[in-house]
Amino acid sequence: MPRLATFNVNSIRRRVPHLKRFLARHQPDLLFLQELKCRTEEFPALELAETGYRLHAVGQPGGRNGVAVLGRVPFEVTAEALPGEAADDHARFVTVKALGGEIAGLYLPNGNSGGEAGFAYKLRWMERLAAWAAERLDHFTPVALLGDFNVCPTAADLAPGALPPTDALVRPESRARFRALLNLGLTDALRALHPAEAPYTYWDYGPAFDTNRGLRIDHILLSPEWAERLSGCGVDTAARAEDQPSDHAPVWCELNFG
DNA sequence: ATGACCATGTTACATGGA
Repeated sequence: MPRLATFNVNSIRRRVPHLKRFLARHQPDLLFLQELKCRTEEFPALELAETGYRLHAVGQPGGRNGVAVLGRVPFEVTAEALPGEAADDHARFVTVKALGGEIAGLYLPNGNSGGEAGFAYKLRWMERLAAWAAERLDHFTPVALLGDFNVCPTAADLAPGALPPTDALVRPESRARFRALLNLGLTDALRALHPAEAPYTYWDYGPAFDTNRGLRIDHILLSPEWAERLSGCGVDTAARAEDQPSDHAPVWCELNFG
């Protein structure tokens, strides 16, 4: 029963204890991290060595972005960047071959900074992501996409009034491209198992968590082979309730193999 | 009823985040 998980840590160097506690609570087989906010060589590999997980970090100078994968099952890193734009040096994407398929960990651009050019970058990035997924689905490769998508897919995926309608996380163009991903044949795992609720995965710092004024922006998307085997999915809100937490909570899913 | 964050880089703010 392999478990996959995603966790936007909002600085890995500030969140090592939280990460260790999450690993102990959930023991995911593969965990994808976002917003490392450090260079690759600054990733706290030594502090995490005791967990026994294999680590692969993709950092970036300047304290922005950054993704990583941790595994206790064998995995092979297949890419450290999203194809489709040679000049794109953001550390937002890592892929591995594992569990008989290919799995992407991603940190999608927020799209609220940099004006319309920044928003266009987000939309282009989503189209490149769809191309990456389509290529694998066309070959019937089992695929999972996990990460911080920075999109609330529907109005049910954020607390009323939590964001203005002009925000890049809820703009129709962003939502249309998220739907385009689903229309390739991917299943939104959390939505599939919890259709009536829409568990949030992010709460702003301050009173938002206590009042449950949150957003659902961290997602796990599964190709049909794995969606059929989806046996559990949830949000680890315990991580968000800890001291000095990330503003995101981890999302996990369990696949019923064999 | 009201108020109200955090992280980085660089050094008292600016920027990004969502």
